[in-house]
Amino acid sequence: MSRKHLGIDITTLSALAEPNRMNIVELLRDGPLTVGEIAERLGLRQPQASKHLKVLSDSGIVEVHAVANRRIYKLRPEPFQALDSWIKSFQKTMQERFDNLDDYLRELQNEEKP
Amino acid sequence: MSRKHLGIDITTLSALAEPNRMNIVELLRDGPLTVGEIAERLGLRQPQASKHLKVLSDSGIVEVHAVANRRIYKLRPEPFQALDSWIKSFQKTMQERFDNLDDYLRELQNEEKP
DNA sequence: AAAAAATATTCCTTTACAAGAATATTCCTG
DNA sequence: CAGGAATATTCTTGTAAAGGAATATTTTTT
Repeated sequence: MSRKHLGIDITTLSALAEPNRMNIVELLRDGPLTVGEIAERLGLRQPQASKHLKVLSDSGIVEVHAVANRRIYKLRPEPFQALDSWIKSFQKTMQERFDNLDDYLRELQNEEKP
Repeated sequence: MSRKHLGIDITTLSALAEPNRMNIVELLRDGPLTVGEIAERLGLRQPQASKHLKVLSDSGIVEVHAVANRRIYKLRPEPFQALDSWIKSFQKTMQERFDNLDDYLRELQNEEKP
């Protein structure tokens, strides 16, 4: 009865549920980048880039490495693994209970005639 | 160079990135339910439940079946499949490029001495 | 046909969040 | 050590979204 995955961390989802941040994440797929590069490639102003990166960092999606003047941001695999296993367990359950609509309809019928 | 998954639909994520809606989704894991049951089990007022269900419905996470007086909501597998394949392709890329931090540092070094 | 049940919708208020602009901070270089 | 580069932070403002309360809509029941 291992009730694992009692829900995924919602901050991961809300961090990804913003276009610019999703673009940043997609961009970092190809490797680490500095704030300046991220801002430039995505047509963002530097402050907005920093802010979005902070959100991503706070949610653990991204991590920073300070190198002199610059901050290099790169993806962290953990949140994606967590998301993956959540979805997996999800799909598993959905498959088992494939389409209980009919079952549920019968349940409703029975309620009405006690 | 199949650039599939140029990004997942962000509305899926933002729909899930709200506690009550996530609770609804987790609840529907165990099978279809009416609005009233959903509201009751989650301690929501009926209008709020309906509103959240509308958001979930608009984003394709959920579908409705009208049965007489009631509306039965159930999960749709598609968004989860999409999410799954997005993450999969993501993890694949991340594995390949495992940890190019060092590579990138060298790139930065070379830029500075042209 | 009237009343009741189940659900959706509207209006209002509050809150969260993203963009913009300006400024602060840190580190390198001359 | 002064100036500039890279990044973070603060403040303000506009806007979207969530909750509450009331109401509309549809279908059932009697």
